[in-house]
Amino acid sequence: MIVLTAKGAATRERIVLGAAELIRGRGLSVGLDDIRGATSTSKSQLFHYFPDGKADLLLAVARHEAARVLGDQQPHLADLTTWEKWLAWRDRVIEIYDGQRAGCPLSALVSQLATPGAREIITELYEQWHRHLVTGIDALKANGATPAGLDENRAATTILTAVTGGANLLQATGDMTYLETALTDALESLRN
Amino acid sequence: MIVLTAKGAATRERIVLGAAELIRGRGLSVGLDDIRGATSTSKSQLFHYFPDGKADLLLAVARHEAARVLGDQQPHLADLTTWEKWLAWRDRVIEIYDGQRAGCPLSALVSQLATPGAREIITELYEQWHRHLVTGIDALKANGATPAGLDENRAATTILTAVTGGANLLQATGDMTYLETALTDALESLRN
DNA sequence: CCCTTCTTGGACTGACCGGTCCAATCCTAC
DNA sequence: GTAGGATTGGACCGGTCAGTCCAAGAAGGG
Repeated sequence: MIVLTAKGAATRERIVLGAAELIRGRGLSVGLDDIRGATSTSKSQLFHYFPDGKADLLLAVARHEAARVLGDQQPHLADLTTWEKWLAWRDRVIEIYDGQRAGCPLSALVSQLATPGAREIITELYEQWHRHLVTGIDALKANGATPAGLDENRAATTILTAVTGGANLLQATGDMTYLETALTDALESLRN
Repeated sequence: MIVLTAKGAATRERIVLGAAELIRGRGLSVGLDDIRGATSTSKSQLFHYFPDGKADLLLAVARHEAARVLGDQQPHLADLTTWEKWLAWRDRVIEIYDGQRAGCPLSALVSQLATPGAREIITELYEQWHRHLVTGIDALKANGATPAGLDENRAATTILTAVTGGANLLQATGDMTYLETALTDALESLRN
């Protein structure tokens, strides 16, 4: 990595943020010139801060967007200690995906980036997400109101799958029902 | 649509099959020249049988692949009349996705085709799939062994979401656990 | 004040790729 | 067998786009 001054770091960040927003809106089909235009930079800057070119830049965008996915769910995701808070989180998740019907920006990035680096970012995202859910289920368990013999790992996996599957189906069909129903049903297993 | 002789229809099908296989293996990044090479055709043939060019061809491939998705699940999907058959279907689904870790070819197509036509194919696929599941749940209901008050539409939605979410996570992370766990858990709601 | 390093501008290149075109060939109906 | 349409081959075009290059600003330490 090249040594960055404060100014350079700011430019780099401006590029990532601008590119992320552009990709969020138009998916693939964004070229370096689009990014250049949207961020008021020049070609040489793009390659100065991302020496490996577009793949490098997209990877940085993916990292940024992965952090956003979890960040958007806060503070709920970090505090799933009561059933009511689980419901609030569910509502927040539904709200997020309802708002960004265009689709999770990561899906476009992932399909475009077949590199191992991209997969690593995604895997890490899902593992963190899963860990948050497990932590929340454990908290619920400690509070006592969960069914006997509940496996927090299995339950977290099912819940996470419901979210991603629902988001997937929402993006493909434009229908929110899948996400709402599947997520609500998945949470039901925590209750009883 | 242009009038087709038997020969022409065969060529057209050869193109679709070849393109589908190519895309299944290499995702996006397949060009017309790749398809031309893989199917022993010429540029003019591609545009003869698909006058609107690549988009047209990809749409045909998407239709073909959508049919494949359901076809691969037969005969199980059309005969979900007992709990054992549901389990057999589940195993078949897991087997299918385990075998094609590269990912559902439709995901690549969908992200590349933002056209309304593509969305229609996908929506139709999921609606058919959902209908099959509802029919199966109704059969189970008729056989008596389902929990009281089971809503077959909700249950089918949850099951379908588990499958697509699991497939999604499998493709992104390479981990089968999500699909296995989420689908098994979703089916559990039919039982009791 | 100068020298070095970071930073920026933007013209240019070369490859790739979708799409066009025309001519050659095959097939079939009459 | 011949005319007309279907089918095929492949050269060619033009746009797009990632990536290169060089030279000209800031910035700041000595």
